[in-house]
Amino acid sequence: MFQAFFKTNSLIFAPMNQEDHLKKIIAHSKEYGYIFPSSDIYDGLSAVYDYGQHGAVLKNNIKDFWWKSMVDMNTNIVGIDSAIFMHPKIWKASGHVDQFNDPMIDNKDSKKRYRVDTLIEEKIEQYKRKGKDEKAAKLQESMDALLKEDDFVGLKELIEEHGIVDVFSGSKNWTDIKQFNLMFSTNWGSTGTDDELVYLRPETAQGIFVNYNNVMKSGRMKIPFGIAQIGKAFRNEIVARQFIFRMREFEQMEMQYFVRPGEEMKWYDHWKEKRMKWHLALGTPREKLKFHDHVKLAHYANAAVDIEFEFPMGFRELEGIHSRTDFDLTQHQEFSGKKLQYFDPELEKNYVPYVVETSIGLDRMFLSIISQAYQEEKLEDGSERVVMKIPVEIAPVKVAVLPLIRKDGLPEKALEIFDKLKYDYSCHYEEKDSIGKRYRRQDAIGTPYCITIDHDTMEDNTVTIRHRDSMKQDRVSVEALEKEMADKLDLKNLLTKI
RNA sequence: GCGGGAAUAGCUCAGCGGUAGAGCAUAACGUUGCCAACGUUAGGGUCGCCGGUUCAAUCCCGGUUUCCCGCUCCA
Repeated sequence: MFQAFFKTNSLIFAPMNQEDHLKKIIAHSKEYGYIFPSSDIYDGLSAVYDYGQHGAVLKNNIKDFWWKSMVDMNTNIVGIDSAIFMHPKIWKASGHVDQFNDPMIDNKDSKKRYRVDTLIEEKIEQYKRKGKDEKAAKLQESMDALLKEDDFVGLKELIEEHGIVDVFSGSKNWTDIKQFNLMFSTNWGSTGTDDELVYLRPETAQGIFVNYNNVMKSGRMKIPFGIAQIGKAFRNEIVARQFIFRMREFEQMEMQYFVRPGEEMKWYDHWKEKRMKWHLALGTPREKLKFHDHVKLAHYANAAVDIEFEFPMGFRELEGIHSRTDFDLTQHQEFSGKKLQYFDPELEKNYVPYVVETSIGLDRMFLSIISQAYQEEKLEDGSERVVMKIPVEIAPVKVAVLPLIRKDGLPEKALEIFDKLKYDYSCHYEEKDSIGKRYRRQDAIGTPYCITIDHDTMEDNTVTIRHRDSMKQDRVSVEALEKEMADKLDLKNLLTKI
């Protein structure tokens, strides 16, 4: 009877350039409660964002999908939740303290950035070449003293005094010396003295490594086995931009897989494939994803690959799969003085396991989902709609229950249905405004199904299910509704694809 | 960090040296009842912040903060 009202929509995508695309996603995210700038009423805080009422749920749903696929789907992987604060020695052992703490200086004309110590050392070499050994020794001595004191003003004076020039621009136009610290630090204890500094973790992985013994023993783990973790990490980025792509406070989903030395490449390939399947299960087209092998490897790795996703600003790293060797456990063994080994009954010997890591940025995953989901459609009748085609199983609002009109007992009937569904799904109930307006509002949020209660419902106890993506409608009985929703919204639909 | 651009209502934006506007959104009432209906009404802005010029600054000038773009950096 109501077929006449429905036009088949022809889903033509309005062309969008990339810059506009990201801007629109940012605006839409704010307008519909996905992501807000942090501290908004105080003009925001650079590179920090808050997740709103729908964003928080979507984020939780992504976490849930990851956790289930990594932990629950594997008999030999467990999950932990380690603290953000960790013993300062951990960051010495991992290499984070020493490798990313050098004072830097920029030349204003060439725009080149230098490590202060290497810049001065070049001058020392220059003096030596010219036979001015005494001058060279004196400069070395001054530099060492100032570096030890972290005296940046003194170091800059030293650079000026010796007339050090930039090799590119020949200019002596230097900025002040700055120290770029990767890690945020905070004061431990209430007195706030310097010797009580602790760091906010720059990666969650170390929380797994330092718990290796605890988990292995308490869980009676047999190699190969994995430890997974989802948690916040903090990095002082030099340039932190592009919305939630690079934030100072962000969340990682990591799994460290402990393997027999020599078998790491087998597992590296295994996880490479598994993780790609995970992304494909969410419906991301294969051409929007690509593997990118690292040519230059980090100090701890013997193989590394990124899964890159085509974000609105181009292909960028979304997830990394790294073969980390035994570097981390060996380092912690040395620094802690505790054995971090495994007795392999087959080989009848002890060894430090090798590690294959999968590490995905949760916020980047979130951005990948909403940037794919956001679509502007031109419909056949000439009107437009904005719809968030989020994979239905992880959509923040699953079902909207809508009485066609606000009288004749329809709202009461609709609330009855809402009360049936609310235990299993996040549901919305709405009775304000015309039905069309309510459908469009749900489209903008990304609600996959709208259940509409009309006058026929009162007669024969059937309702319509309106589909977000196609805008088509089905009619089902209220009795069949719960099963219908369960079939469509079950996370199992995704998990079985991996 | 450097260079460029921007900042006005919840969102998108217009405007002007003389006490602030539109569309959408929000709320109320009426009408309607399956794809962003209509009418009436209401709420919402010290025009990012600080200073200067001026009789008068949202507008001009300087600084500052935040955001965007490019460069630089990036485990």
